[in-house]
Amino acid sequence: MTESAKGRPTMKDVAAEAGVALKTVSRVVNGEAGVAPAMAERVGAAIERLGYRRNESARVLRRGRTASIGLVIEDVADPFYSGISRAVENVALRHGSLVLSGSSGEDPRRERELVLTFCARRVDGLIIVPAGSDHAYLRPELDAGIAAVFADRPGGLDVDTVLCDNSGGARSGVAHLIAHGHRRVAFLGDSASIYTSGERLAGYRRALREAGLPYDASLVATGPAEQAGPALARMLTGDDPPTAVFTGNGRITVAVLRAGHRPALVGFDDFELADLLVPGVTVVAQDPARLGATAAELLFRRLAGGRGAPERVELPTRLIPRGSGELRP
Amino acid sequence: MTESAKGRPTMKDVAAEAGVALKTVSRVVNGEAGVAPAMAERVGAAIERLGYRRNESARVLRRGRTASIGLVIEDVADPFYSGISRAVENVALRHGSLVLSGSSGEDPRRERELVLTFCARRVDGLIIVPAGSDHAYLRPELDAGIAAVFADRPGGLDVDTVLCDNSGGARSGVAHLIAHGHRRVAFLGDSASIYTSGERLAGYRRALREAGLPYDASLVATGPAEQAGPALARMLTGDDPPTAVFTGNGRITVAVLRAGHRPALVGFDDFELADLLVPGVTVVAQDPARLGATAAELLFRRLAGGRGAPERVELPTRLIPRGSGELRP
DNA sequence: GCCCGCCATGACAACGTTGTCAACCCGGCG
DNA sequence: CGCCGGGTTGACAACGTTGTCATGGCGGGC
Repeated sequence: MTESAKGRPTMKDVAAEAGVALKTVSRVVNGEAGVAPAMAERVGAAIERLGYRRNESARVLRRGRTASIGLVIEDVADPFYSGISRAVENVALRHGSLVLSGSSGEDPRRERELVLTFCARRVDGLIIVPAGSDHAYLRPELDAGIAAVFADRPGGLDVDTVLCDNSGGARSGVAHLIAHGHRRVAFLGDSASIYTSGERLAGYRRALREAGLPYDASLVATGPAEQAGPALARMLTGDDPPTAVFTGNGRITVAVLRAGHRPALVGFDDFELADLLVPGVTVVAQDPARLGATAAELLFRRLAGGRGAPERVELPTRLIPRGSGELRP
Repeated sequence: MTESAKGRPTMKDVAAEAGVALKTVSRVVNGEAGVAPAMAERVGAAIERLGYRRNESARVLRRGRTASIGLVIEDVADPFYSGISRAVENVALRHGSLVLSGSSGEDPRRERELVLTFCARRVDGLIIVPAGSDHAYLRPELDAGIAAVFADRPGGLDVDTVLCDNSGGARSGVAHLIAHGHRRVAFLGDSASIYTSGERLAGYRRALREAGLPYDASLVATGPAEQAGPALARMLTGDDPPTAVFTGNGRITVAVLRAGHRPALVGFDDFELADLLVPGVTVVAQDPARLGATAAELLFRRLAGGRGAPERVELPTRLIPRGSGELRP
């Protein structure tokens, strides 16, 4: 038995065990044609006996492709991103690929680190929810032949990108409130520096404009979710307070609800149990699963050799009335 | 320029570019001591110019350790598991390790496939939420020196294991209902073949026994979450219906709520917005983050060479009264 | 002034796999 | 009976990195 005491058996060990050449074992392991059935069986038995598993690192080194992709999101524990994650995983599974994933926590440095780590592991492609705006560091990787897709936000590079119709969605949500008689609608959103947040604010303004309502900066607050409750409280105690609120993402919607305010409300992002609250929370829903699946499909199309100009896909949103958005002033 | 047209530059290319030996580049890349500062700078510049990144596959092949661990959970999109996932990722980050993760979807075959894929990629260790009960296939991997930790459920092998106090938690939840005057408490749980589910049912029975109440099989229903609503409806329309319900996991709790029933209720698993429903939902909370972190810590302790007998950690649960569990019959 | 020893650098093999190409065996055909 | 060809099997190099060991140069001590 050539097999060393510790460590895993290698093809060499299997070859010795079966009394054949290394290359024959390789052929069997890879199911290549042109191996006599008897031989295949003999080798298979040896593999079984030794508990041999192919060393993927060596294989990758030799072949160049890793059959894995990298996924960088903001936070696995956020349902929006875990929905994306799950969809990507499913598509990857169908393509025989593994997913390396990591959470950037909205920190550009950490994102960069993750991406470079993934590249060092020679993933075939990347799906990135961009945290910063500067992705110049990706250039060399792209030039080296790594495919990349941006999801949820554009990354400032000319690669395939999948977005939601943030501005249109926000516009329809705000228009919904206006249609129900509100003329003072507040906007509580994430930091304006985040792309999606900026787009949603733009949609809000557009809805006001289209309804001939003035834009009042005192009705707009952006920042982390924890600040949304207090911000709204201040607005409500001011003079000429808002009668309705549009919230720019799921965390902020929940923060507002938790703060105990119950104004007319439409929120961006659907969330579980939105229908069970009283009143039900009207939302502009995105489809994270579709977002993830689309991004992954685009990526695998590139990996399969798809040339052509980078695509930019914009997914629709859907307004789901549940009660809170239909309250009158 | 030795660097080939396509493909990434290698250490050899960097060496040529800098006019030094391969090994010197290796030393610089790895920050090894004993390189003259001037030399380090020269090599660093060449690395920068070529956009060199170390090929991790080759490194792994040579060194044997991959600085990555595998995580097999049931479903990334389930908040309980994504909480675990996030915690594992954090701990791994601190240890300079990457996390490969995959969802088994409660399918033992898929779990096995994932684990073996991870092993082929030579992860240093595994954290597994076991789907099936037969993990004999892991034996050879363990013997080959891969560390493994079971999380959330025991896996039938003698390795480190982190569990929640399922039985104790269920017992306290049911006791809470009984203390509020209920004598007919239903149990709606997941398939009894799942470990956690069985334990929780045991806790339920124990609470009844301790209160001197009879066990009535017609008040117990197990199966997929979709069947929980109808099952409860049948119980409620029967004669001598339950006045309170204990639900065996978060999905079932939500299913019951969504079905429109509002009996006195305590649910296993906390969930977002449980406090905002009316009445608030009283739950027996687990701590997925702590579960994941503990499992990861145990794993890294082994990877650092920890010997000793396998540990079995049981994490406490916490009863959080919010209203639904305090309703009187 | 010379030798010893240390420090910086380099040459080389090895990790486990796969692609290339050569060798071999056997049967069938001329 | 010999040769040819197809179908199997095997030998060998190469993938990019790191560990081991050798080499060379330089400073300090005697």
